[in-house]
Amino acid sequence: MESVFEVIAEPNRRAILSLLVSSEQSVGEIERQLHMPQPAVSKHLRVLRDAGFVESTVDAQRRLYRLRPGPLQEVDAWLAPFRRFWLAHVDALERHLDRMEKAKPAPAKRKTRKK
Amino acid sequence: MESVFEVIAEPNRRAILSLLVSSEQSVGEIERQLHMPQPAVSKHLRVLRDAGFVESTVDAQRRLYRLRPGPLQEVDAWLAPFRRFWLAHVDALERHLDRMEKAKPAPAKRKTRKK
DNA sequence: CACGTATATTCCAACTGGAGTATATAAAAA
DNA sequence: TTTTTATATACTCCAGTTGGAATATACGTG
Repeated sequence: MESVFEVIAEPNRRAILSLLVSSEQSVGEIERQLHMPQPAVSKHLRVLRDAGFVESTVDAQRRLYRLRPGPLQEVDAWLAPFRRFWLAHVDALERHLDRMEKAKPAPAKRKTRKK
Repeated sequence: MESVFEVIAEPNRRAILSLLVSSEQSVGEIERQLHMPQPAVSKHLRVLRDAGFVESTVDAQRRLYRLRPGPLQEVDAWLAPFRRFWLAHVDALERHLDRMEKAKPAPAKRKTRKK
């Protein structure tokens, strides 16, 4: 699987991660909430664990899976440079809109929304 | 290709995006900087454009590609809930280390590193 | 021990995406 | 117009991934 990006490319795995963000869950709980066959859940969890996205502890027959921060932080880190980029874009857009505002003398304040 | 996550799952595409973060580039420039065959570059750019990651303008024989903010913001948005999660983790870690510090009375300040 | 429950693993078929090579298109240059 | 430069597309091949079904493993309970 190799990279964290490939791991989160799979929709079911993203769903599982989103489930785990609130609290740890057993395989069975995930299975029911996502309406997906148990072997599928186990297989995706395997991938997620190998990549360090989750860890598990044993609770008798069941295993509880919970999130681990590392890999997602990696994604976040990769995103950082782009974040700077699109902030610049938002700025530019705002400056633009500001100029629009100044041109027309304040057309009755309103949440920007065309029709 | 469908989802933004699948698009950025490909390493070469991530490389291209990273290149474009500084400024727009022509296909040839990308080709040279990444040492990858031209058809490959074109194909990946096609995928990136279809998914809205980049846009292009024509400059005689060459096409200049530049970044568009949308899709990456989408990734960022998906990441948001997890960000809250791992911030909690960092906090917990810090509180833990703080307690360690209090326990032992200041062992000669030092960059935490064993050995 | 036998049985039920919870989870993991294996095997297989189908599909998909990427690499490589060749070729098409279009614009500039000679 | 012919040639060269820049980019896009088409085609084939191969590897890896996913889903499904069956099966294996492990634990708990009677």
